[in-house]
Amino acid sequence: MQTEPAFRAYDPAAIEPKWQSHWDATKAHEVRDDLPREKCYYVLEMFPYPSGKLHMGHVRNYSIGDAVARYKRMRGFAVLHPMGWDSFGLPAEQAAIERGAHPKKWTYENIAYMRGQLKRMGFSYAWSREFACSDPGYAAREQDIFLDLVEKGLVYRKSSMVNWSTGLNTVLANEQVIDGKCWRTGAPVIQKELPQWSVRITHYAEELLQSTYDLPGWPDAVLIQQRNWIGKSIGAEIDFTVDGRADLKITVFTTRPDTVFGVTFLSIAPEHALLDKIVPASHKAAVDAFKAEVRTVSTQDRTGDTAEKKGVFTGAYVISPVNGERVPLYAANFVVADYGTGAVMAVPAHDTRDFAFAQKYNIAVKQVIVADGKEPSALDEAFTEVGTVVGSAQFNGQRSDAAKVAITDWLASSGKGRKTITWRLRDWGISRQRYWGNPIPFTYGQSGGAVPLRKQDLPVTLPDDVRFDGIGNPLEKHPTWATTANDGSPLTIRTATGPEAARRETDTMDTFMQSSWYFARFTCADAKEPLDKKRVDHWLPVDLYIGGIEHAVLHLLYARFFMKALSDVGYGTVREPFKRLLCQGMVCMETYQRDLGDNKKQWFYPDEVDVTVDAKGKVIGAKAKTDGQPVAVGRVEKMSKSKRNTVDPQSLIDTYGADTARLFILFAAPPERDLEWNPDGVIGANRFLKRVWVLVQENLAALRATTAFAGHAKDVTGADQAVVRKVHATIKRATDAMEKDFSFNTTIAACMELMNELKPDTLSAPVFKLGVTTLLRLLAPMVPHITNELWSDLGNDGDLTIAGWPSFDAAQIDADDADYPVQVNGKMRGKITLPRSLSGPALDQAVLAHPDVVAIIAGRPVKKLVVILHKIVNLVLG
RNA sequence: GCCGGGAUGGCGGAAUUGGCAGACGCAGGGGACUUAAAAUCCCCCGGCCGCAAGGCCGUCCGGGUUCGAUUCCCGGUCCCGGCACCA
Repeated sequence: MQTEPAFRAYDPAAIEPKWQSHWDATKAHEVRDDLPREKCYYVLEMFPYPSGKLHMGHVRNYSIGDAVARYKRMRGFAVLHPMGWDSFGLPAEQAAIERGAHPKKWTYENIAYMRGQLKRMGFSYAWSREFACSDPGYAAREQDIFLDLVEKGLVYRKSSMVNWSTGLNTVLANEQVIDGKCWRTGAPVIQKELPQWSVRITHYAEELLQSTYDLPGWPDAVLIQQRNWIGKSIGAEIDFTVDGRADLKITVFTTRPDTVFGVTFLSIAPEHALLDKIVPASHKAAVDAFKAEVRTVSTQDRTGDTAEKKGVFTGAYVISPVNGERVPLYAANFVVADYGTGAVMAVPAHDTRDFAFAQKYNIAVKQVIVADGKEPSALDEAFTEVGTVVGSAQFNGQRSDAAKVAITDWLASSGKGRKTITWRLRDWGISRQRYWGNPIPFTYGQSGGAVPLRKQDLPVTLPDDVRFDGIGNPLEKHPTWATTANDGSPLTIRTATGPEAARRETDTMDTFMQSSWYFARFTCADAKEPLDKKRVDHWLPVDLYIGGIEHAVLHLLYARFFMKALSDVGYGTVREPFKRLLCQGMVCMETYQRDLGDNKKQWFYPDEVDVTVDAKGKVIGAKAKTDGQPVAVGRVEKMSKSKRNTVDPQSLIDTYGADTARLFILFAAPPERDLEWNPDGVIGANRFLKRVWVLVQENLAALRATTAFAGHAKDVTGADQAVVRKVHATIKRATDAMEKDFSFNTTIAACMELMNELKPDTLSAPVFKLGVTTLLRLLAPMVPHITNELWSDLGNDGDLTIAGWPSFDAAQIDADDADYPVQVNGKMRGKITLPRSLSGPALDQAVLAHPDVVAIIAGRPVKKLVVILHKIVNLVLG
């Protein structure tokens, strides 16, 4: 007779949507703003760009965040866990150009679809706080904040060089310039000077730098990257007068004022403003030719790896302020106009690059620092270390690091130089010549000056009736938008002589602006004003922020800057946005490829190849199914469509359910590490969930009929006692992982171990129930659907959030006896068991008296006995 | 070039503070159930030697500290990420 299971099968497609509807209907994950802060927790994942559908990187990011959010709720915290959309940006305009879809329509359709996917994953967001950056409400309030920044002097307009596509008539980002050509049209990209709106992030350079030493919850890698990016450099400016032109001086910036007596030439940026005034007629042609040559090369090629260090003698000489020596002035391609002063004093003896340049152009090398106790001698390479100063007048004999200060002070006292700090960090240019962004709330009168809008004239909203042909900025080409006020009348500004016709700024803001304060808006998404100071101060800083490390110096630096600026314009007192930062690794997968020559590769989807393995299961080759010919098993690389190594989360959910997807992704690797996708591993995760399901369903009646064991491990014996101890040990491991390093992989491993010991045949019903209920509670943050379903099947009323995270008793973890591995001279030789309570000399005696130990010693003299309590015994024998 | 991170079985990974290396999972091998397959369950699973008991080797490589090193120190190799003529 056919044996039908007496219970229903595990069917994620049925139970998962059921719980998701329940959470929606009961608004289970909304949170109050008025509870004591110490009972509150704000966990946030980087919000997505609504590109169309979730990718596996999102699933990983949000699975990690959701596990933390649900864990904290189980611990009784009021958890703020919001979600929104980083919805301005270029892909929407690309879609408009390529498919004729309006950016707004395309964006909001994508949002609707992806919101559905997030809900189908069971992520516990406070959906009432959701917004998209392109929502009029958010964009308008950002304009409001922008005007506050203008008021505070943190916004200005200046001309700067940009990559300009001659094909698209628009500015391109550096990464959109390929081989000096436009990525889309292939048209030449030129360097063009354009007025750009900039935000004064450099105003906060020092605070941004110093605070990195006060962010213990951030990974060092990110902090170090930010410090390097900010690039504080302490040195001196030194003035060199132009020979024969007492009215002109060239100021250099150097971090090595101690080597100033060794200067044998100066290098200056080809774009330097003074150059034209200095170059004599005899050298004008050569210098102009060099300038033209430099200009044709894109910045990246000029400063790239392979770029040759080149220069040209300008025909001019400068006079050293320290010894009156006359040294030549070179224009050099490696000197950057907008760093330092755009001119460098060259000391070939003590700078590697200057040394190479001097060799190439046959310029003198003058050594002014020697290794301690050595004499100057001909140099094969630059000596860049600290040493003793020579050839430097009254500074001879000093240590070179001390001479830095002494020489700077001496120069300062005579007005020829000064101590200076330079920064690598530049102000943030936010102008983008694009439609799908937040308009910059400025206008231009007929006289040309830029005038900020008044707050009552906000918001500036994007017109819907725009055409996308891929050329230029649709806002600029719109017939009326730029000249029409919000009430439909012609746009004017007030001047001393009365109203004057005006035209709107048609540039929109960099989308990093929106992501710089969205986390603050989540605390008060319903506020009329841009930010509700009280709630901002209540919730911020975010307790845990989770996202990819690729944002280490862009988004994460901008957001830190914005928080300080927001505070300075009155939106709260918090100056750092994120208390703890978790950077998750990439999601990767094996690739299959065939080299077609010419640097071209053909990539294969995993289901297009057959993989062969050897007797141990090691992959030894692969063949294409279509032609049976070999394909190379490529490296494990970040999932990308071009390499055909992606897995669509939706198909995963459809096949195995959200819980399996979440469990696998949390189990396969710790959060910070790259995760290698493994389809077999997914099956394994699913198998584990099924086993949990069957374990409960098979024993449902017995489980419902009893209450979980609540006594002490010492009250029971045998398998019961072992399981009670295991329960406490597992809770401890899981709790430590959640609190310390979010190592969900080991938490899941511990849960698997616990389940492997839950044998209903050998356990009393109460202990079995303790094991099962503990297992469900520990797994609940990671796989909320199946655990809540089973919890409910066990006859519980409330869900697992209410049931709470279990607590452990450390005293019940360890057995009465302790195992001591026995080593001889550091090599394993046996194992003995002794009472855990033994310690000190009594323990030593018990060890030596143990028959196994006596046998191991075999009469040899014990030179030393090492006994580490509850850990190990090591006998040092002669 | 500079800065940062990493290297552990066939694979992903574990190992608390210097104390039994390889937890847990995947793959692989063997078995049970089945007419058969799938699913499920049980056993084995770092390498070498050995019938076995057991022994030797083993955490990228070479040294060192220590009773004891995957862990700490010194030197090197390779891989990944970031920055880069930044004066």
